[in-house]
Amino acid sequence: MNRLKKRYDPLKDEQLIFELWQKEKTYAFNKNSGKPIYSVDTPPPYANAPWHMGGAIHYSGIDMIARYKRMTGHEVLFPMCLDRNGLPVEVQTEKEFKISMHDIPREDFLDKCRIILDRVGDEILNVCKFLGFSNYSFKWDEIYKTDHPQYRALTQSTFIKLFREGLVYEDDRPNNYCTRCKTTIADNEIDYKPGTHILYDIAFKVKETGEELIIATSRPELIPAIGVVIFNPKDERYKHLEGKTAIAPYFNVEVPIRSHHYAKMDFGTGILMVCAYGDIGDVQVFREFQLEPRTVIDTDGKINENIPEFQGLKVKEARKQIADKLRELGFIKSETDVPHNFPICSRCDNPVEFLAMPEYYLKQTDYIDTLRSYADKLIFYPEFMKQIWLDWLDRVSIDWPISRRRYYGTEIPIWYCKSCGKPCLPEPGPYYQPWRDDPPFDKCEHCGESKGFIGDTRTFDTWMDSSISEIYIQMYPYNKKDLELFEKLNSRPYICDMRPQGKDIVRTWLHYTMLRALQLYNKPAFKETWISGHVVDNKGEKMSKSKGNIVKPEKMIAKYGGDALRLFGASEASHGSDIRFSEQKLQGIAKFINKFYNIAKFVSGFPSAEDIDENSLTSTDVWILSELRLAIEDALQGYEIFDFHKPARALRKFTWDLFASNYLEIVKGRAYNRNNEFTEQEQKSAHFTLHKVLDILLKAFAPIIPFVTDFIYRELYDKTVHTESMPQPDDVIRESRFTESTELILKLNSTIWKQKKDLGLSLKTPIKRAYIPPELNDFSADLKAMHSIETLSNDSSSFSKNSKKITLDDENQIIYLEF
RNA sequence: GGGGUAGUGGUCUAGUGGUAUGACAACGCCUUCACGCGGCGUAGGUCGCAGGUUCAAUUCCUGCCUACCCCA
Repeated sequence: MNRLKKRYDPLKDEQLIFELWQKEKTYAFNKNSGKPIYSVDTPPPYANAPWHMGGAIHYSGIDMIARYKRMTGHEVLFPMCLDRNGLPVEVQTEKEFKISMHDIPREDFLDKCRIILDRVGDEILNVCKFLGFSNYSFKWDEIYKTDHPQYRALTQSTFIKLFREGLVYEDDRPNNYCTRCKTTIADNEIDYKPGTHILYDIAFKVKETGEELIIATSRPELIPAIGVVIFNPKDERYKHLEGKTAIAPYFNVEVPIRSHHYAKMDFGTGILMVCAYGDIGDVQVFREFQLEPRTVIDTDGKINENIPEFQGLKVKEARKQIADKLRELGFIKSETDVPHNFPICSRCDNPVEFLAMPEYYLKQTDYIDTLRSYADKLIFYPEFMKQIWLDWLDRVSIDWPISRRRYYGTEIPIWYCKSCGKPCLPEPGPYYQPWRDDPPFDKCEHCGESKGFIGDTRTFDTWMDSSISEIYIQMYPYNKKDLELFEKLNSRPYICDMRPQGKDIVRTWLHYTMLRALQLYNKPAFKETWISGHVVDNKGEKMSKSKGNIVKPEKMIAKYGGDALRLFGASEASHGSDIRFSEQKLQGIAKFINKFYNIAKFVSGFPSAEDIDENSLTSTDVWILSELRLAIEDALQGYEIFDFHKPARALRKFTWDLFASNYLEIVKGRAYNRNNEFTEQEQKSAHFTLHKVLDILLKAFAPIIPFVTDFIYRELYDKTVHTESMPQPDDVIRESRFTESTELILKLNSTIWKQKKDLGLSLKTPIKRAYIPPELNDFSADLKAMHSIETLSNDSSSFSKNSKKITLDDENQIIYLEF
């Protein structure tokens, strides 16, 4: 056992400890250890932009789960990973290299994406190291990446399987389409931005009666795409028009007039045009009336050949010119600004259009009921987060469009026969790139011809990759295939133990993973899931680049250390609430780390006594151990539900307010025993207790502040704390006693301290004679030494008027002091 | 419009059927032999608003208001 050095330097010492972990492979995953395996499906950080505080704190919590499970006897599968597929890096690459994805060779574009992914990936991994994450490996080849050929091959294999089983189909139904990203996007990739648009009152004509019909629309450019004019069935004003024909002005398109509940009576004039396609409602009406759509917008967001006069114009410009034209001809009766929520692409903020494109769909609506039953079984931490998924399940109305017209993603493994045009799929297993490779077959599986094939150029929605992460981590630990491990884990009623993730991606990541698990293995993907809130700025607002309120974790770690940031994340709010980041608070937390180290340093100055029977400990020692037992009970309650706020608070409060501020002061006299006031046995009891408390605290704190606890543990006991077991109440003390005295002990101490202070005396000033409440008799020897009381009398009547009489909170509790 | 979460001293947070926890900030005093990244102390709140249940509500119920997030 070493005496701890004078000062702990988080910056240097944390680095040192991390290197030891790597060298000693402290967290290596060993499937043959005999312990039950606990697999954690870690969220791969997306490697297009460095982490902000949210990612760092969120992931710290996940690391605490892994560490807690490890300390409770589990072999924890806890991979580090990076998500590298998808749109954001493409957008970033276009921006950074000032190029357009569609203007340079695909291969070159992918190379440029990799430059950014590698660079940012390194930055993120660095932050992970500074935060002391306990993933089983940080080696580049051993962390998993979603663009690894092996990962993509798995995505493709699972797709081929589902395709063969008929769960995938192609359809050209209208979809959300981003004309900037040039791809179909799913409903959950749409954001809404408030703004205003102009509502034009436009004069139509009824063909049969010649009467004028005023129709309000914000999108006059869609008039040529009109399919029907509708009014609400309850609307008396228009009832007589049912079945008649409307003529659109200027373009002279004739369409039927029908009644439909989608028309709101109080919106505009109550009668409206339905076009291909203004919004999702238009899509529905077209579908219901089985109308043939005539779209006017192409995939570039420009007017197509269906309006020759305006062809090639951007939607916005066309809208303006067409409105001008109609105004000029007197068809526009009025124009008003109306507030409106614009659907925009969540990745690039461009307005979303509804275009019909042929896309592949994965069935999901057939599975909703089963997923609902999975939701019942899945344990949510915290419980209330379940509602997010249930709400989403209630709202899912269409299947999942899974093809994307993008480049940096997993390719759709399909070739089309040049003869019959039908899709041909290869055998599952290898990684396929149909846009550049020849198919691994030369005969069409449908028509038998060998006239060649055309590879699909599209990629999958990245959630297709992400939604099998729990399969990948269990099948490819260290990126090496291990089917034995997978079969073993998959023999359970769920595939993987734990999915930790943010609440914002419940309807994507969690939902899709559960869906895929159901389709592939007919069971839930997880036993439990841990959902955390957001990290927001100190005003409670979401951190975002545009607001400029992003705080970089590296900067804070460099100032206060990784432990401090972790403890901050755990201390700030209970699990599931949003966390407000505050540097001031973080600074305060960093002080606790220092305090904790100094407590350990003090304890390390005394020899560690061999085990002492509980019955021979002094009352004071039994008291502090009993209090520690309560703190551990509290802490464990939080740990068990992965709410690290509870242990962080309970342990900190015990450590600082009870152990440091009171027990250490009480015990000093006996621990040093300079005047031999105490027996050797009593002194040993003190030494034993000091070390015991420290030992328990180090272990109990280890999942939250792994650096400083391990630094101390290694110095004192010459081994790592992280392979120890989480202390249980009985490890502290078997029977809790004296805790009812805690309040009185604290009160007595502070009263005497205050008294000396009020009299302008040093705390070391001796008290000649004193009387303290008899309830404290068990602790009297320690208290006497602590407050330098020369004589402790138990006869209150022997004190004269000249002695200081103080009444404590309880009127019957009186102390007398004579200086 | 629907859903979720919350509204506690200047700021932020804990908690409970019997008027409240702690942190940070503020102020005063103290270089006390683990720590001045410390210690001791002071001041500061009728726990969002209005009702209801109860001997008693900040804690339970109802309504409302406000904020944030998600969705339409």
